[in-house]
Amino acid sequence: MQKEVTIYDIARLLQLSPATVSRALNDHPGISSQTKDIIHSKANEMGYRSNRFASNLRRQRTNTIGVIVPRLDSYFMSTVLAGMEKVANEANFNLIISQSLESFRKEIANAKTMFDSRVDGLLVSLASDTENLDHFHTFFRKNIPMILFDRVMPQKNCTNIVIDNVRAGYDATAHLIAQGRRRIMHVTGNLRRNVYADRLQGYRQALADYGLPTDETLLQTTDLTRQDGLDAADYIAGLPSTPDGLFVASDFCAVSCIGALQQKGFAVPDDVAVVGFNNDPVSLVIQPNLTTVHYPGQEMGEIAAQSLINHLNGLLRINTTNTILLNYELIVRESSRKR
Amino acid sequence: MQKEVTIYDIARLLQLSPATVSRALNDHPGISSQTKDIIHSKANEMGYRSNRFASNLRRQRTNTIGVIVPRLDSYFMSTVLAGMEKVANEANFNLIISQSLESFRKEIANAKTMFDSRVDGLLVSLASDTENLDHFHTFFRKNIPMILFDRVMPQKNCTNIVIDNVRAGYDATAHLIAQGRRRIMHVTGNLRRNVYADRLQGYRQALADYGLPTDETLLQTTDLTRQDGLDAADYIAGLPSTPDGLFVASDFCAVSCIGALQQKGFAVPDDVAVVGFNNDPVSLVIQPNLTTVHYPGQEMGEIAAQSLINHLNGLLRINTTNTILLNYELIVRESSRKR
DNA sequence: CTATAAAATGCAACCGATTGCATAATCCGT
DNA sequence: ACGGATTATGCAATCGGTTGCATTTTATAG
Repeated sequence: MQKEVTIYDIARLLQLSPATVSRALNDHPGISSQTKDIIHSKANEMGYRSNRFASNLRRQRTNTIGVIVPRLDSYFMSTVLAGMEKVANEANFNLIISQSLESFRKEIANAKTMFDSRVDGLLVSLASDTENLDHFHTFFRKNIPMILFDRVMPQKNCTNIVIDNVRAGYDATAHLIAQGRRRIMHVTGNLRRNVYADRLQGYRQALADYGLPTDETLLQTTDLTRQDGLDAADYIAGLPSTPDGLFVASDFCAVSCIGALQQKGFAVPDDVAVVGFNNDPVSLVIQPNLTTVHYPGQEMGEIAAQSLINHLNGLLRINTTNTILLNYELIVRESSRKR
Repeated sequence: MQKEVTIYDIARLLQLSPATVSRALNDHPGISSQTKDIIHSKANEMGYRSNRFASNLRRQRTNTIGVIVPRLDSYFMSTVLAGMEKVANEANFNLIISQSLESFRKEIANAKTMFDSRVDGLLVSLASDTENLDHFHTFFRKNIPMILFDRVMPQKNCTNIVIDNVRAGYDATAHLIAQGRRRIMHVTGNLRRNVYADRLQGYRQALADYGLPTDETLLQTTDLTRQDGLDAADYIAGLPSTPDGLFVASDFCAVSCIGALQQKGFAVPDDVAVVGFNNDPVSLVIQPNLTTVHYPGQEMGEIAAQSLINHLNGLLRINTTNTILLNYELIVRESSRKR
């Protein structure tokens, strides 16, 4: 194992001090651009790599961002992470990613690990049964910035990045109404999570605005799993009066529900028009293709990471409580279209 | 920001030297167990956290493992990563995860980032169009261990962790044959990748063993995307003689193909019996449920991470070229069952 | 051609844990 | 009680950048 090149090596060869080399490599204003050029080219030539640990040790900074997400295995999350990774790489930050698997307990454990790893900041999307943010108090106390995205919770000094789920839920429902549907069922997730509570609110608002009655038997709160989709189909089949519209807060669940409904002899969209959420590729696998709400994952990831990094670099303060809203888009496909 | 507790603080309070404290915390044999107890409890009481950067700097080790995968958004990969994370956490290692998005170029860039981050070891699953391992030569030269999993490539001093894809492909095909199918089509991925080449080999072997002819028009090499599934359905519909069996090397592609086939009026499994691969949850979304090969993701992740960590800790040498084979399981569901 | 300001560079003390070697404390048998 | 072996602890250098302050060099003005 050949030894690494250090700034001392460069300094020696160039008859300069390590301090000058360090400053040149960090683009310090007090170094003449001429000297900088010489040092940079020499460093390149020698294959110099900065030792992050020496640097971190001295600056008391890790240049590492912790990311905690419920799961990695959704198309949405994968695009979010791709966006974060892109921004982080460019800014010379590292990402430590962990999944809570929708468990509050595991999220707490992940937070502790992140804390012990001394991440400079945190990007979090909450597990479905997370009740509070107490497990992040250690971070707040140390002034370690944290940004919540997608699955958020209001918190002082903590930016939230989301889409307007109320409006999205409203649009999805209004679209079904515009297709002539009058009995619209809604399958939602854990209402502790803003994303589901908000979509529900939008759903209710749309019904109200169009003068449709609210029927609590048409609301199902589930975990949005495949099984929940099947159960929803059973439930629908057992209702005395079948709903003619269905708004499911997740594509995967919607798709499995459609499959089960078709098994039972219901026609989609003729008997039941269906709208999902997320624009997961699975929405294109089912026949008929699923109408859904596109969620800007990559963009969300990029913005979250960039905001955090800007804050860490002192370019932008995020400590004022604020919310960043991204645009979504209702994508109409055959599963809900009037024929 | 209150300052951190260091071993010097502990040493001062206990009237010991920092060296003793350091050794005690690392369970060094030269420290009496009595002293160790005192130091440990004091460290706990004071909320001491080891500074990884000081430690890394001194030991010239990062306790960080780099992971490069094609994509994060598959159920399989998510379980692999959950397994790796579990093991890494327990062993006090950090994971840096990045996705190549199936691109050779991006994989090269990822490798460079990992190198600059000075990971202690690497866990890699190759992108579909990766042609060689030249981009990892910097690691080999520095003796940084690397383990390939799932999408592997033979390489001196580099453990491979896989399932027996030849046998799995054989079993999938033999199962179709056992259901009375005689014209079996195979949709595969990039044959540069062992997983696809091996499954193909198994497919061919099974045909040969059961005395069925090999028909090259029944072999489609694709990228296994949703679109490829649709195209395969078109292709099948256009064939003069329809195949009665179909083995697709990925569940997602298989499912989209089934949907398209059904659209075209083919019955599954009666006209075409279908087998997928991976046991992705999507295999349960489609009607009929998809027969598939279960892939032990969590286990693969755990074993890969554990092997690497053991090697790094000097407990086990992996530098002899070897391969670890995990068990798979053919899961028979309705999409292929004789009625 | 000085005097003074401004720009460029160097000095040396950190950051916190690790570890080879030296030293001190303890134990043992006789 | 004593020499020698064993065990426990301390000393001090080291890892490689960073940064406040001092010093040198260069530029500008008078």
